[in-house]
Amino acid sequence: MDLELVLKENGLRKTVFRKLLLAAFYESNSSLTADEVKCKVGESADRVTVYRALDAFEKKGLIHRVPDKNNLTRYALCQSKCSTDAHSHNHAHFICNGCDETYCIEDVEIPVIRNTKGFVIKKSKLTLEGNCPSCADS
Amino acid sequence: MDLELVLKENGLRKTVFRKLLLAAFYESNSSLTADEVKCKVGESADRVTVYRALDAFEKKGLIHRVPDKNNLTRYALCQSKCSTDAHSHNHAHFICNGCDETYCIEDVEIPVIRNTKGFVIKKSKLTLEGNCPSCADS
DNA sequence: CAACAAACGCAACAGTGTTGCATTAATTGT
DNA sequence: ACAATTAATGCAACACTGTTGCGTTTGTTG
Repeated sequence: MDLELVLKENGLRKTVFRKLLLAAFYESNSSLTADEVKCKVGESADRVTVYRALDAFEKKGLIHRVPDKNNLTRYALCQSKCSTDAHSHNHAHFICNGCDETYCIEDVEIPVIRNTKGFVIKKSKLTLEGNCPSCADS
Repeated sequence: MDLELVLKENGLRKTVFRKLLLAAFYESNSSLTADEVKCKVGESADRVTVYRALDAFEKKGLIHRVPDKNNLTRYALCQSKCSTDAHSHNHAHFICNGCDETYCIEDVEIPVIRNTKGFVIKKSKLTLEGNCPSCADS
């Protein structure tokens, strides 16, 4: 995966930080918060830089928001290329009670609920909870 | 519904604020954030008092946390009595894109996902999104 | 290499939620 | 009815996440 090409294709400049940021997402098998990003790849980078880079990546369809156990803003890499500002994900998410990580789960079918008592349903989100493979169940 | 009795049964003192707080939840058909509580029933009450009362109500099994569109901590009344510190809800939640409210949806079946690729699933949460009956779809 | 604009760093701020501690007020027992 | 006990409150201060403004740096384009 040519990270610099990915940045270029998305109209993003290849700065040192953004290359590291993108690499971090490609290396991660789960997801990252702004703080985790800062610890992992940008201890020197300003917090604001991290937030703005995450915003930019999200807008370009490179990463998407995933639910977080502690109500933080958490991002994961988009598997299929999402169009600018129009993410089209339809996978479940798994929150681990051990490590608090959030994983994207592709192989679980999300039920399609159409309507209930006057509520017009546009989207259905399925969030699973338990222990991830790394956090063996006690 | 005798609110004072509910408080007493749960080992909570019947203060002016907590009676109003409980009443607010019984009157609401959706859910409340700490700020909404403050605006609705306790403009005079201190923010901390609101937070602590919500914590106390949750611990006693009177209210439960529901997902919120803006990652706020949002609570809704428990329909069936939940035991202290052991909420056992199994209903879906609906987030309205119009009013940002969260509603508990009792008549939607939540799929039971057992296992996928080494993830041990303890709980499944289904969150629906769209427009509530009050916010007519445009 | 100059011009332009994106990306950055810093400071300051806003909102949500928490903790410590002294004070007030509701309950319990006599 | 009253004193003792303890939950509940109010205030101050703090921690954390995220945002905004603005001047500076740096990558890209011609």
